[in-house]
Amino acid sequence: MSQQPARAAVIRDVARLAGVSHQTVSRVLNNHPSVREETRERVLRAVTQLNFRPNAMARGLAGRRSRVIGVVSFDTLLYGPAATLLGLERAARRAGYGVSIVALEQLDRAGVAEAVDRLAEQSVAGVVIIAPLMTAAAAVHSLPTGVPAVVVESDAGGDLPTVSVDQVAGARLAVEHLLALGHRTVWHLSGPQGWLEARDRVDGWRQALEAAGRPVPPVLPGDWSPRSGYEAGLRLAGQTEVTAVFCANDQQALGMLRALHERAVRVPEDISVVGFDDIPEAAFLSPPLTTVRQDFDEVGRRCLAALLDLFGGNGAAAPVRHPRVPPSLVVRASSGPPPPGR
Amino acid sequence: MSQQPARAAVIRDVARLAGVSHQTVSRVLNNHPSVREETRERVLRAVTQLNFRPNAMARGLAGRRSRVIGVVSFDTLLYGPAATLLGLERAARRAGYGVSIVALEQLDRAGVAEAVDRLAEQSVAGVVIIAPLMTAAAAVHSLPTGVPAVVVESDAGGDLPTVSVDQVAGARLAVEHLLALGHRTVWHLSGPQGWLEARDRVDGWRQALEAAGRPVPPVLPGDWSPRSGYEAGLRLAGQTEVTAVFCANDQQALGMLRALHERAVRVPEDISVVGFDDIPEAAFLSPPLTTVRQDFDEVGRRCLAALLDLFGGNGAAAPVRHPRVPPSLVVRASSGPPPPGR
DNA sequence: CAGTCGAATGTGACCGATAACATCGAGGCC
DNA sequence: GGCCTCGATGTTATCGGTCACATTCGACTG
Repeated sequence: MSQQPARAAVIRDVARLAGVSHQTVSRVLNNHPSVREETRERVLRAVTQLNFRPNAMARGLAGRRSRVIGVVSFDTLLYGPAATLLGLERAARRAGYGVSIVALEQLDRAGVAEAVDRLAEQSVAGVVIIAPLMTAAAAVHSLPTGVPAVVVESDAGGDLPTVSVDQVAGARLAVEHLLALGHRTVWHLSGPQGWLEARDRVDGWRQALEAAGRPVPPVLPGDWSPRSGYEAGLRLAGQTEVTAVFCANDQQALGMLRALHERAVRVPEDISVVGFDDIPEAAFLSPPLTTVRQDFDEVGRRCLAALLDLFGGNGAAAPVRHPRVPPSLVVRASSGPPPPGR
Repeated sequence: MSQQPARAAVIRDVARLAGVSHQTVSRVLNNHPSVREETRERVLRAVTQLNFRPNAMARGLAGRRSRVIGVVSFDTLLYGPAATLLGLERAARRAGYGVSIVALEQLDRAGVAEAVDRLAEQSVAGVVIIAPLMTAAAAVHSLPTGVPAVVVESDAGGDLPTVSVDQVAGARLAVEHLLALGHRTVWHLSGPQGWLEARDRVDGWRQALEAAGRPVPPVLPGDWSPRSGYEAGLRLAGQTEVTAVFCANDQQALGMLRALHERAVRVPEDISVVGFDDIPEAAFLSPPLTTVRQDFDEVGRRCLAALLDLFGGNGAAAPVRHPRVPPSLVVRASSGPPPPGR
């Protein structure tokens, strides 16, 4: 047995051992067609024997492309962004790509631009921007570098490919479900100003009500936090005309459930509550929460597909607006028919 | 005005514009001391003018080191891992490092080894392994590559530097707080088998009770989920001798609070509940949750520091066991003195 | 049977940076 | 003044791959 080599094996070591040129080894590594089967096997054997790993930097330098994509994300402690990141990583891994992340401290134009810059410096092949605030969407317009980019949850008229869940449709699903149960109208606890998802969910809610010719109650302002749901819940508990509430996310719905319970308002007998996201906890709340599920894995997959598309030549050719991912309603125990009297 | 260059500027373009050799540009970029002040400024001006960004791959290839660290993580949808990742990214960014992630689908020996391999292929400078299960801790022993590595939350006797929060101390804080309030003993709803944190919190809980000479009730088994907290809560609500419960994480505590509320057990008047983690929701539960806060940012910072230490030469020299990060108790409304009768 | 084609393989340049060594003056010392 | 040192800069090799082109050789064509 020879001693463990001090340095990792390189392509020329493999070539020597297999008795071929380094270029032939390169061909085998890249699945080039014109290599004899026997030669390919000999090379692969040498690769295994030396435990050879191609050096990504040399590869990227020579080929002017890397196998890493960059992700710019904001507030990865929230369920949505975290789940999207996870889905993206999974898809990228399957496609043989690595994932490099930059978390934004704050979502302004300079922040996004700087984050993309930082990733460009790492020579990523492309970037995905998960930055669902309007200010960030604006920043995306003026991306400095020539890096292929895909944006999640932003339809702010950018010229970049966009992947997003159809928030409007999701909100309509929730409202239509409640109307179908017999509720006269549905109240809405919204997400914070400035978030695209929040705006779209308000739109969908309003559209569904107007389409059914129902009165549109004033929007209750929330900020994604359970506390804002709790506070809104305390207020609603006093209003006897309220029979159904659509919360812009599950955490707010969680706070609302607690508030209603505290005030002895029964869910769903007195008031129905519907959330948005289907966080892991949703099924275990009391009562289990009816909510709108977003397929974040699918979002991740589509981001990667869009990016690979971009790599495949048509740089500025077709700024395809990809179809939005359809959300789905998950009916659990927190929604039901309105109380008989109302 | 000249046209925007088709390709990004490289170091020789800068050299030409500044009227120096490319090596001098390199010296300026790397803050080499022996460059005349005037020359340095001229180069920097050219860098700005051409919007030059050094190519990370060329840099890494030539210097045999990259400015990217890899992170292997598991279940980034849980608060702890997500927060640690975020803290690490922040620290890395400040130190001029990028962060590349690989999420594990399942935590076995092969998975961890493969993830590290994948990162090694990306030529990362080092890796941080956030894999707080015992099986993963075992895998860490047999890391294939010669990559500098740091492990989070694992003390399984590996020869790798380890960063972790002192879970035992955290659990003791919680229990001692409850005992100081006058409780005779404290029950414990644990995390899932196989998790190092879960084991350590059980240990700390038991130690605190034994140190005070109190009876040690049987451990209630949980799995981090709110449901397991809910179910345990329903069971405890029937047992009048229980006055205080220490839950191994906040989600379980959340489920328990709900169960107790349903059964008309008042918190903290009848039963005190303490959690672990201090998730963002903890302060907004009803009642606001007393819990043990972990400083995940600090964990991230220390991981990076340990890694930079490793880069700084002493590869296998000193497998320093870094001091554990101290947790802190956050007292809120969910804990109080036991009911008078007991 | 010479000429052509294409599959299989080899040779050398090149990607864009850093490392190692060379060079060239200016100043200090004996 | 010659020699040495050291600061400032330039020249060339090098990292580990891929790309473009050259070469070889057997098969097919007219």
